[in-house]
Amino acid sequence: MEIDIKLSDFNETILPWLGKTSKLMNMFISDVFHKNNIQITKQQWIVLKILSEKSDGIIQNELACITERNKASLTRLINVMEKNNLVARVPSKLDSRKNLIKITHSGEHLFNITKPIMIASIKAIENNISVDEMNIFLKVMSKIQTNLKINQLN
Amino acid sequence: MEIDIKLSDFNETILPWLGKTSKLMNMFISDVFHKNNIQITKQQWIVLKILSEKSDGIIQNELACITERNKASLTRLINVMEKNNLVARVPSKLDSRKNLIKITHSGEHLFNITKPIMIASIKAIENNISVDEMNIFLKVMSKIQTNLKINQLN
DNA sequence: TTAACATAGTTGCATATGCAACTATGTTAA
DNA sequence: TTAACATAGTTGCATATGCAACTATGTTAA
Repeated sequence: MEIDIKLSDFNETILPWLGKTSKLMNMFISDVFHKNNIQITKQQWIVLKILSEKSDGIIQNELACITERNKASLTRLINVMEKNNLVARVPSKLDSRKNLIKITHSGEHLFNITKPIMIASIKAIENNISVDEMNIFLKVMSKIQTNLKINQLN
Repeated sequence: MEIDIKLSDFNETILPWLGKTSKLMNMFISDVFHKNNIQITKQQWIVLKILSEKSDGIIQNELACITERNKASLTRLINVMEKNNLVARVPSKLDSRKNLIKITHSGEHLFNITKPIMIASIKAIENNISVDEMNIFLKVMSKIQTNLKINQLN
């Protein structure tokens, strides 16, 4: 019985590549914002983007769901963003358990400033990658997510 | 002048896909370990794997470099692992600034237990992905890392 | 020699994150 | 009605992480 059949191939496996690349990407975005004197993280930016498209606000729990984030984690992310005056918690009138998260004017302003920076960053990240490669990349990502969710149920 | 040309396509972009998938993967691995009553994170596991292949130990800074991690971050990762008796800091005799990080017997034991679990997890994650898709996926990842590193210098 | 510089690692301060247990409020079935 | 259950959000405790400033030690050039 040989258990260690394939672990030698670990480095050519999705797991370490995905982790490393994702971390490098976060650092890259963080660096870009830092160089432009913008105090915001990639995670906050994504929330800001979602909220900028929903002027009525989004229930906190729903926002957690959309961003695939634990509700405890979202609570704290919103805490930081609220502290920095990017978003506001508005209690729902229909259900007092719920909070509507809304982007502030200050948040919208910051988001508008970041738009061209983010577009340029995405272009830089996706440089030299063909449309075909991109399509397969997204397809593989989708399959991975499916695999992760299927197995999660067991 | 239209600045917001492409931000509407953000969701079909590498950036959010990579972030989300990576997070889901970390949660998946964390869940697998949890269900097997193994107290270790994906990050710790990778360090354990690297150390298990280097019985002479690795200089702390080098380990940070290999895992593409900030040296401050590595310091704390090693703190946790040392607390849990998975690794040990051994001061270098040649250069007293340096620490050699070595896996402990307890760490080796835990690593051996996790091997089959990790192999099964990787198989689950890579299920339904063809060899061709895998090759392109790795190629794209490699290109992204190159893009990130090139732009980092500016 | 020794001052200037380089390298290794740690610490303060900060964000992001998850699990489990909790509070508060709303809903539903007997 | 009201007890049991469901849902929304927060808090305690934990890990992982980065930047900047720091200490300690080693190296190098005048």
